[in-house]
Amino acid sequence: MCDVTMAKLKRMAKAFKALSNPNRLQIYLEIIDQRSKRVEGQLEGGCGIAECISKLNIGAPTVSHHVKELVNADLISVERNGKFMICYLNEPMYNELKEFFDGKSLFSGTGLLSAKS
Amino acid sequence: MCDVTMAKLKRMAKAFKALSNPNRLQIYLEIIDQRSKRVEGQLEGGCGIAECISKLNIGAPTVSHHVKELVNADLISVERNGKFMICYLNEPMYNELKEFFDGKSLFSGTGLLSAKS
DNA sequence: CGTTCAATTCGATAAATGTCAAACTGTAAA
DNA sequence: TTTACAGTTTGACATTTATCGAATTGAACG
Repeated sequence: MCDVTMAKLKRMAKAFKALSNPNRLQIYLEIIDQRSKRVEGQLEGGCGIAECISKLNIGAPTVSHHVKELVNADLISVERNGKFMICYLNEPMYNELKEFFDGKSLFSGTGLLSAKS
Repeated sequence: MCDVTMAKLKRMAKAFKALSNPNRLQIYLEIIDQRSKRVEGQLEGGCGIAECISKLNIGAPTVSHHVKELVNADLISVERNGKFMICYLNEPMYNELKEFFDGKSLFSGTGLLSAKS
């Protein structure tokens, strides 16, 4: 038992790890920022990776690696559009993170915080 | 300029890093959980480190190290009470994290997401 | 005082991380 | 088809991390 919740804990830890590097966090924020512009109807959607490269003081291979980590943590998704790669926010995961800090922990009363075997 | 915001970004990244290890995340959740019990008046307050040691499958030195990391990231504070160490949730930092995922990013429109020099 | 229990400090070590330069792939456009 | 641009892959390297066992400190209690 308590498999589901342990899975969730690991998923959360993985997401936090992906956000634990300042450059990666900035990329994630950029993607969130672009999304809100899309919501306002000013943009067709998504955020180009090239943009991220030009806004951070790190090389293209590093940005590529960071983006992959964000995808791997289910925080974003990426899609090719012609010559460009477009990043999209993964809204369910964003909501999961939001809920995590919203009120009581999702883990209490699940056995996850009880004594070990 | 944008020093304040860059500092905040780094502070956030540091907090996420502290929460990026499953065992450390579990310790943090335990502390949050104990706090709510205190709020209900059933406990004098705080969470003993011994408890964390007995609930995780890692040794005392490792738990000690993890607790130090949480303190270093300003997520919790620790106080000696006789033979025991008691952990307390750092509420301001908890709120900062909550606000981070609450609605629009605190970073948009600050210059942090603009083109680099 | 000596013992016991809680927790920390001190190496050590294997694994993961962030970054880069160089070479490569894929798409568009001349 | 050649060129140019966007992004990835590969391989390398220095740094950080998670964990442990052994030794240590600190408080309480007989």
